[in-house]
Amino acid sequence: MYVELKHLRTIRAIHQAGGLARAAEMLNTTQSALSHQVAGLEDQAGMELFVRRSKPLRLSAAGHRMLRAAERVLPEIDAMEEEFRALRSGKTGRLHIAIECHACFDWLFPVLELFRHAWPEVDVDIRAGLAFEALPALHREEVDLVISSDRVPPPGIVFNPLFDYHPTFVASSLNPLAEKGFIAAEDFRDQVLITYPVSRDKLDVFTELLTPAKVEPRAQRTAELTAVILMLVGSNRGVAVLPDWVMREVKTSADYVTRPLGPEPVTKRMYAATREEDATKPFVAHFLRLARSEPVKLQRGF
Amino acid sequence: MYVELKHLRTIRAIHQAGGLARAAEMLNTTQSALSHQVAGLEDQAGMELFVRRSKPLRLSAAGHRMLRAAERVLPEIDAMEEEFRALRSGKTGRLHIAIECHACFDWLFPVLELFRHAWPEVDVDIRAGLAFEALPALHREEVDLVISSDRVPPPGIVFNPLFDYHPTFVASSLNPLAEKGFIAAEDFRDQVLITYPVSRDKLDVFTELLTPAKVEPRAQRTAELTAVILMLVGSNRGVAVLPDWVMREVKTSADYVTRPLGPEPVTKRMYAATREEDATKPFVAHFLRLARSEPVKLQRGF
DNA sequence: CGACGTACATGAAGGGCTCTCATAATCATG
DNA sequence: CATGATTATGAGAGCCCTTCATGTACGTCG
Repeated sequence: MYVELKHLRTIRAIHQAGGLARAAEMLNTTQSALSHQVAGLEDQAGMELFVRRSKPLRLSAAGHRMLRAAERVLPEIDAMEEEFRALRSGKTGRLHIAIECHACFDWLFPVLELFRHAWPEVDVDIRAGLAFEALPALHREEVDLVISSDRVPPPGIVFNPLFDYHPTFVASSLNPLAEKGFIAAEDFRDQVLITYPVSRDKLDVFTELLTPAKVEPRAQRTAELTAVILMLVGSNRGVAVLPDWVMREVKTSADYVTRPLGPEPVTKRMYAATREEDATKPFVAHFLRLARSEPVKLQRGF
Repeated sequence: MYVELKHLRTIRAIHQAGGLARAAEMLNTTQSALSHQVAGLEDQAGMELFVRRSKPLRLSAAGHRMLRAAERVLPEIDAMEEEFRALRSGKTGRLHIAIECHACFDWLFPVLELFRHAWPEVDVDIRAGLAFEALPALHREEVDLVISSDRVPPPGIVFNPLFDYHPTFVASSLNPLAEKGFIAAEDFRDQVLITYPVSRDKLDVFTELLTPAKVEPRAQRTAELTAVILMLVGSNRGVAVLPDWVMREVKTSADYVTRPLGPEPVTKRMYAATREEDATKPFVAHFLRLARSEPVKLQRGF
C-alpha cells in the first residue's frame, strides 16, 4: 500500500467539497484526474474508500479512517511548510550558541533573555563548549554561533567583534599583592592561581602574560563556576584573573582588590563566530547588536 | 513547496542510515535517486536540508525541522496502513447498528458487551433508528447493521434471522383481563394501550392483531423507555404488548400478569439486516452468532 | 602530505506514472 | 422518462523520476 500526501489531500478535498468535480476545482486539477487517483488508491487499499451507490460520492467506513489520518497529518505538514516560509524570510531559525569562554555566561544570559523576547520563534540554546571543538562544530552546523576571544577564522567563518575587555587580577585584600598598582607576570611565582578547568591556551592569564614571560605560578587549581573562584579568592586561597565584567560585585567589596595586568594594560576582544551565510540573517544580526551593547552596560555596573 | 511522504521517508532514512548509499538500500532505490530527490526537495524548500561540508551527509537546522515532521507524520501513516491490513484481513472494521425495534436495547446491550470484548478493534456504535429510515442508511453505508422484524430485503441487503419471539400482553394483576387465558384483539377496545412512540406499522400489536381485526383501543399513549412502559402498566394506567424477553423481571412479580396473544399464539422473527458483502466478514458473523444465542438465554431468564 | 577509497553530485536517457481530453455510463430529479 | 449532474473509462501525451555511467569532493591512512 503506497499512500502519498496527494491522496490524503484528495480524500479530504472530496469530503469537504462533497463531490469529485468541486474537489477537482479546489485542488486545481480535473475531475477525471481525481477519479483515476481514487481508483488507484482504492486499488492500493484493497477496498472501496467511497460509496458509489449514492451519487455525490460519500466516504465509506474505510474512507473515514483515511480521512482521519489526513486530518491528523495534513495540518502537521501545513505547519511545517509555514515554518519553512518563515525560515526563508528570516523571521525564525536556530541559534545554538557554543561558549569557549567560560565566564561568558555572565553576560550571555542577560543578552539571551532580551533576545528571546524579541525573537520568540527562534530556537535558542547554549552549549558549554568545553567538551568539544567549537569551530568545527560551527562548520558542521551543530551549533550556529561561537563565543570566543581567539580570532582564528577558517574559510566560511566570520568573527564578529563584540566588545573589548580587560583580563583583571583579583585577590583577597589580605594578599600582599594588594599593595601593588598593577600585576606583572613575575608576581604569580608565589601565588596559587585559580582558573577554569580548560587548557592553558584558552586562559587569558597564560596566553597574555605567563606563557610569553615563561613564568609558572606556585600552584594552579581549577573551579568550574565563577562564583566559586571568587569565593576561593575571597578567602585568600589563591588569586585569579578574570574578565573585568565579572568584577562588578567584587569591586565594591572591601574583601577583594582588583588590579590591572601590567606593565602595559592587557586588552582583549571578544568575538562571536558565525558561518558566513548566517551573519546576514536578521535575528543573528540582532543578537550581535545585543551582544555588543549589553555587556558594556554590565561592565559599567548597569 | 510541494512535500510528499516520499520526501519525509527519504529524510528519515538518510538520517537513520547516516548516508545516502545506506538510505538508498533501506528504501530499495539508488543513491542517485535520493541525491536527485534531496536536491529537488531543497529546491522546493528554498534552503539546504543537509550540510555538505562534512561528508557523511548530516541534517541542517531546517533538515531537522523536516525530520521532526517526518517523525510525527510517518508513524501515523504506518498505523493507518496497519489498520487497513487488519481491515482487509477482517480483523477489524465498523459495526454501526441501527435499531428499528425499540425494545431491542434490552438484549442488544448485553450482546454488544460480549462483542466488544471479543473484537476490541471494531468500531461499535448504536443509533436509535427512530429518526431516519434505517434501510436506505444501510445501503448508503451510514450504518452497517439494522435490527428489524420486518423482512423486506432490497437488492444487496440480506436479512439474517436471529431468533423468534412472542409479542406478549402485559397488564396489572388488578386489570380484569388478568382473568383471561389469552388476549384477543377485541380485548383492547376498553384498554389504554401504551406503546413506543413510533408509527403503527412498526408495532407488533397493531401489525399482528389490531390492524387486521380493525380494532381500535380506547386510548393510546406512548413512552420511550421500556421501564417507563412497565411502570405505567404496573400502576394499571394501561396495558402493553412487548416482546417476551423484556418480561423476565415482570413474570416473577405479583403486580403483573403476562398473557399470550391469541387465539393462535403470535410468533415473530427478529432479523439483522446487513449489506451482502458484509455478511461474510468474520466480526459480523460473530455478532450474528451472539445475537442469535444470547437473547434466547435472556428469554429463559439467564 | 599524498594517494586511495568512500560518499555525494551530475547528466543524459528511458520509461513509468499521472494528468488531460473526450466520451460513456450511471444516478438524481422533476 | 427525460434531462442535468456526477462519476467512470480509455487513449494519448507529457512530465517527472529513476537508472546508469561517470565526475568530483571529502576523509583517512600510511
